[in-house]
Amino acid sequence: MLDVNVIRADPDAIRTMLVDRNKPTDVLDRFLEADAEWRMLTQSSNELRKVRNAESLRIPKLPAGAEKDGVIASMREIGDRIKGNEERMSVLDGIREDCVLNIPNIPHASVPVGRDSGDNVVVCEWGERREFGFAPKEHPEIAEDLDIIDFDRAVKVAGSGFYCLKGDGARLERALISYFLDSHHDRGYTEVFPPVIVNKEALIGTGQYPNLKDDMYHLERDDLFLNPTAEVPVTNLFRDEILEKEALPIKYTAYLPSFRREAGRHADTRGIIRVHEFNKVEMVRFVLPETSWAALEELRNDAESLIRGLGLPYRVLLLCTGDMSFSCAKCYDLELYAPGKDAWLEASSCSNFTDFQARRARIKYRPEPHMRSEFIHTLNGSGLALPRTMVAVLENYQNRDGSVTVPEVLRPYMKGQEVIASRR
RNA sequence: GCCGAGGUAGCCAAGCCCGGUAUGGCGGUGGUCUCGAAAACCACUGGUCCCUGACCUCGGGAGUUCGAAUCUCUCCCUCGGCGCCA
Repeated sequence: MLDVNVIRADPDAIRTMLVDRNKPTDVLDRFLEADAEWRMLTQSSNELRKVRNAESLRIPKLPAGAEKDGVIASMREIGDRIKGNEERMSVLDGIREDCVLNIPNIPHASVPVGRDSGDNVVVCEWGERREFGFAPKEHPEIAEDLDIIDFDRAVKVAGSGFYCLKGDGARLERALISYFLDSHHDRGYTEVFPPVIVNKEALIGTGQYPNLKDDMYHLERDDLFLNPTAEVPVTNLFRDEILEKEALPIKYTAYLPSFRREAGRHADTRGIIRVHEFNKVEMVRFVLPETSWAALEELRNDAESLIRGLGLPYRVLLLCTGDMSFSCAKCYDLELYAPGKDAWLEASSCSNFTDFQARRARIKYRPEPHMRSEFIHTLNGSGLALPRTMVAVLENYQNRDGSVTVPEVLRPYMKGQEVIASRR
């Protein structure tokens, strides 16, 4: 959520931003119109209230009689006018609220202007693509041959778009999660394990609601949602709090399943690249405003170090204005190379949300004791998303005989196992 | 799910029965005093705005009233007890 004062001060800048983001601008016009009328009515109501407050103090002092009755009658009329104002204002307020919740964050100056993912900028590429000496298989075949992912039976349990890890597949998943969490721990992150289910307030806080509401699982009876990313429960741990300045920065990491309906998506459904439920380890930072840009680079480095540790080739994209998600001011995507599919797979997004989420979730700090509180800045990054990391590991580490070598860094988590081989 | 107690400013409380427009303490900041500090004392310490001032704010919403933290209804949340339960 943007500061309404920023919108009022320079509506043209907001309009340009919406155009850069490839978004309609009518939301801005509706806001400005409703806001102008709202402000007019606010002033009018304030003046009426001023009269009422003054007269209400006089009333008990007046002797019973015609004058008192007259004042009471005119106060009754003023009360009606205030009520009339307020009815209109609550309509306008609803419009204002709706608009402001639907205006995305302002991109940082360093973000390239572009229309869609085709305009993202490759910042760097790391690692050597391996020479196989045979035709590398795609992950569904590898997994099928090793019997480490069961797609068909998972469909019985939950339907298409779900999968069941099995045997060394399940153990590899657990090893990856542990490796990620331990790495973050060593870099000063505190591990948390928040609720998987979140309420609407939390989703508004981080910006998934309302604009992504159709892509989330909704538990209607309790009006709760399955979290689409751990960013939601972790960031909202501090909703409605004023944090001690000394406590910042706060660095949290969490392993948590994430859920996405992926409504209307049908392409590319094979395998585990796009599924309804997936595991992810997330990093979330709560920082002082002046440190957030440096923190974004650190966060990205934290995520990259995991990939390097696994020895997977990857590249870093700087997302353009048209491809960035709603809440972020700047975002890097980390993409792993999958040789079987010969494709880049997004395994991490690292974003600085500046004060956008903090304003929605009301997370503040006090710059000086008893000075007025200010919004902090929030950031988050995946470190990393499990299924796509799994795909990259399987495809990059596959061997001619169909087995998969376990990356060295994961072996301590798999009781020293070096190879995943078929047990059939 | 049932019963009970609660939700007041950064924190803790009072005010509620009996309606008159936010009371105290803690913490904090500044000042007086001091070589300096402590103590003591004084002032300030929720938000918004078109800032000499005004308005708003007592969990949210609605109602009654000239006027609601206070009365009524409703919803939410927290804590405790009981029930159920992996």
